[in-house]
Amino acid sequence: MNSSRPVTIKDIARRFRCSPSTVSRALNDHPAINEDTRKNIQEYAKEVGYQRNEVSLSLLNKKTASLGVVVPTISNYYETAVIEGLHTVLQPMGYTLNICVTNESYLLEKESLSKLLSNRTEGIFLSVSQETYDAGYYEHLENVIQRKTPLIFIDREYEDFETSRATVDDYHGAFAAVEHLISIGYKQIAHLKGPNGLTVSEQRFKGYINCLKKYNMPIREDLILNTNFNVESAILPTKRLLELASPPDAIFGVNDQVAIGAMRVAKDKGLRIPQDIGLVGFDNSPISAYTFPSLTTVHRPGRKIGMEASRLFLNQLNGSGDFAPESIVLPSELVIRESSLRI
Amino acid sequence: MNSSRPVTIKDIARRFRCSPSTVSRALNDHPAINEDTRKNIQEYAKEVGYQRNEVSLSLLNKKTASLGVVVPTISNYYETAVIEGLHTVLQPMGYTLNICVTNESYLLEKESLSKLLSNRTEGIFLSVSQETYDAGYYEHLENVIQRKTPLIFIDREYEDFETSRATVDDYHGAFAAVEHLISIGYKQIAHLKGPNGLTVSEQRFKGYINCLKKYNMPIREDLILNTNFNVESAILPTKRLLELASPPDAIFGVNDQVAIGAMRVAKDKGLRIPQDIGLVGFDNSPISAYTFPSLTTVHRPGRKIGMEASRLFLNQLNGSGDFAPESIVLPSELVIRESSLRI
DNA sequence: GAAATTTTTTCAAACGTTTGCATTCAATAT
DNA sequence: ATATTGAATGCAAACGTTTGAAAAAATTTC
Repeated sequence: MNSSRPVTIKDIARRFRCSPSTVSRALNDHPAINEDTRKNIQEYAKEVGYQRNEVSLSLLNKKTASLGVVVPTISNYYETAVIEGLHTVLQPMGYTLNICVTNESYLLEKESLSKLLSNRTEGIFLSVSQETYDAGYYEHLENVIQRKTPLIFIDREYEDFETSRATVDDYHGAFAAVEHLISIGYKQIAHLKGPNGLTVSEQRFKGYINCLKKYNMPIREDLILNTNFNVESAILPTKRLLELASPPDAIFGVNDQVAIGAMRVAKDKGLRIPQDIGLVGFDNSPISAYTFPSLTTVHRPGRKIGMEASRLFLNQLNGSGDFAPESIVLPSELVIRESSLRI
Repeated sequence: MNSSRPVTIKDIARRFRCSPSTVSRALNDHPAINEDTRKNIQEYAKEVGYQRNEVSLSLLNKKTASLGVVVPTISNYYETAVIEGLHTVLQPMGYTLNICVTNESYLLEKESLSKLLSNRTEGIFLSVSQETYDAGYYEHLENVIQRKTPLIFIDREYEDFETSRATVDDYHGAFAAVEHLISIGYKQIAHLKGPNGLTVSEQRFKGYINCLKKYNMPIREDLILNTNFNVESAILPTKRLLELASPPDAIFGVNDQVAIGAMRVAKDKGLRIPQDIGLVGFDNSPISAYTFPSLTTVHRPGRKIGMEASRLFLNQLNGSGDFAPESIVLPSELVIRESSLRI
């Protein structure tokens, strides 16, 4: 018994000894269908659990109502916030989100994009992987462009493409964070930087550097160490910082995770925060408000980025032929909490 | 210029004055194709960026290689870990994951499932929404079962269905957590419970209660308060606990977020952890190892759950007609850290 | 050089649905 | 009785691909 085979329009047509067209029209409330016919067919369809095969419709209409979201990871708060933002706007419009995680791998990114194109995804939201960024490859993207599939960059971007992009103003966020530390009176401000090469890392780094310069503060190479965005990766660098002959009196972490790692190490050393050492993170993740002391950070509007990116996509979709890519840069906002409020 | 229309097999056929079948076979390295023809066609296809239309293939083969993942939220560590686990196993097999977020809403869950079925998804991983759970509706699930689309429950489950399910042993995890607190010498153990009705909440609650019973400790209703899984929701209940005439000397939080919220409130009150009050969470989220003090918690293997769920799906798919649903219960594991180690 | 064989290509159907146009049939108008 | 209308339904093509079977072309054999 093949009760598992989904019932089709043809099955219903056979049952009513009519043509598939009639069934189709009846189900879609077409006016030129006899009222009785319509009712009977609709009732029967419901009874047997008929469900339109969207695959065939996709083929016919060349519309799949599915969108690709290609991200390096989904295990950070920010990324999930972005996805939620996309969801909020696009799910109600009937779009389905195909989430592809690249794990920072170029190959996976390439395969994911190729798959999405094959599946005739109608748009792609992309935050390029670190490997892609490092290698500077972009061939796999040419492909997307050539297809005229709307491509929206999120946060991590290529300068070379004529595409829309939604990013957070990392530079000014970082600048504000460091400026705040300076205004409080911290003199030796270290930076736990993100991986080299990524826009996010570099912009925040630039904000840090330029702010120091603006206030004529010395830039000490030994106070700049790399981390990998997660808590663990902050432990060793922080230890090294605190063991310096002339240790920093404040640390600006590339994100909250890193700052929380630093907080932990500082506390283990018996340092008081913010008296002995000031701390600032980036992201304004939910936990940052509840660490002890609470963490000064820079709010990064992930949900909004997702919603804005959706808007950019919709603009491009509905735009007339001569489409002009838009760049949205959302401001980031300093959130001052206890970890930097030395009185 | 319609350079945006994807190149089809027919286009290539026209170019080579041959039939679509020939092109198809050439592209698929069919043996019965002339070597030169094959090479020419493959070269040309590459040149013009031909990409197989998987939609048409889906229709033809009734295989979509796409799977649905329906979850209440993606903004917790655990959920994303599960998705990562699914990804790890299923992406390399060529499956695409359609992630649907229900926001704990029955209606969204119903619509998501219906959409997935319409799109002929080959399997569905479901963690039911709280509303669905509360209402006890299951009609939307009947539909999935009837279609014989493999349905795998994750964590939150219905007892009434003949489906596979992958869950964590919340009961014994909670039991072990409370037993640990007792063994340290804590006498008045409070519980910040999750929302009523959810398996996860109730199982942990049951573990808490039964452990207290086993050790003949009084069960105080005033030490059991509800939270909503997130940090904020723990603040007020914890305050209330600590203002009791006879306050608890330990708190078992339904998850790490809640425990971290409690930690914050306790510290604000000037309580020392673990000397004045012991704390235990649940999840073993990355941050829990780096709070100060670090948080004793129960490891919940999200990634593994995702991978096991994938296995259950594949079993059902490849299984012969008479499929027997499997239930996997992964053990949770107590991770003892500083927040409960009163000496 | 014709027959037999092998290689290569084409035909046609199929997947499920929609839709413009043609057709049927009954009812109304002349 | 016939032409005219209108309502209801059917036909056929289309979307892009694969595949068994048939046909055509090229090669080998005698």
